[in-house]
Amino acid sequence: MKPSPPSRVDLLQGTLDLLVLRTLLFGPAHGHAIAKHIQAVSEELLQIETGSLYPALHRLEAQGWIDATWEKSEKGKRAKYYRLTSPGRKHLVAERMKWETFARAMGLVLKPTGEEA
Amino acid sequence: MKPSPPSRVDLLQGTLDLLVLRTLLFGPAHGHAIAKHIQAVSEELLQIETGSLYPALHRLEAQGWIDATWEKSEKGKRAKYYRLTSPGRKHLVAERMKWETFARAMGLVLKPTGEEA
DNA sequence: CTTCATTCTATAGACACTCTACACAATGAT
DNA sequence: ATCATTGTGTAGAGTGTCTATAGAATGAAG
Repeated sequence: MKPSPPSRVDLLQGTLDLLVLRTLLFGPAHGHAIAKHIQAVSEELLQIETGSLYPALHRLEAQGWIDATWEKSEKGKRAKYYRLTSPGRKHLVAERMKWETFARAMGLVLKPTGEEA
Repeated sequence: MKPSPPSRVDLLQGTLDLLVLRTLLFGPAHGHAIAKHIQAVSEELLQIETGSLYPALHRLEAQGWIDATWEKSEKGKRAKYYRLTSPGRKHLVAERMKWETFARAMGLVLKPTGEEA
């Protein structure tokens, strides 16, 4: 029998910003919702810890990729809604491209060639 | 005209071990050769700095995934040849699977769905 | 009305890894 | 001798995720 696939995998450093920005492309959202969306869409493979999430959001805001306003969530709690800025969209495109390139490079190295010892 | 593709991309933290182990699947090699092989196979996209390479090799050796012997390189210089150990092979399989899983998860989140704002 | 679970934001500190920059040794060529 | 090349190595900075902890605000239960 095959080993069961991992139910969770750690984030690689530098990928969280991309995930958050990509999620905000669907529209404004608060931190909690962003984390849950990423977890759901990734089939529970990615789980964003709050200790990573909020620093990341503050980072992105400080750099101007996103901005925030306090509002009320659907559940009636106060929540900070984040939305992509125009520079943020450009940054997302660039980050996405960097990811694709890196993933392709990894694929090139990992690819079996039949020459292995 | 399209923007030219990046000629180099930084390593994501945690991926170097996998690249090194994968390279050693071709057979024993010294540090310098490992770095050059990765760079070549990745079409120059990945460039391994010596300040990353040697700590990584020492790490892998300390954990028993690889072992080393001093020999002479083809160019006649002294060089430390590394080779995969048996546990190292198992570790490579596991690390590779973790990478595939992570890359798949990233793909799921990044994938365009047509619902974006 | 007071307890409790839930939702949501936040920070501190530990930890791990890659990077830049620098240093050094040994060989072969000129 | 001098020099470029090959090859190994370390120090320190920087970055970003993790665990652990805290607390505010709301609605529900008793």
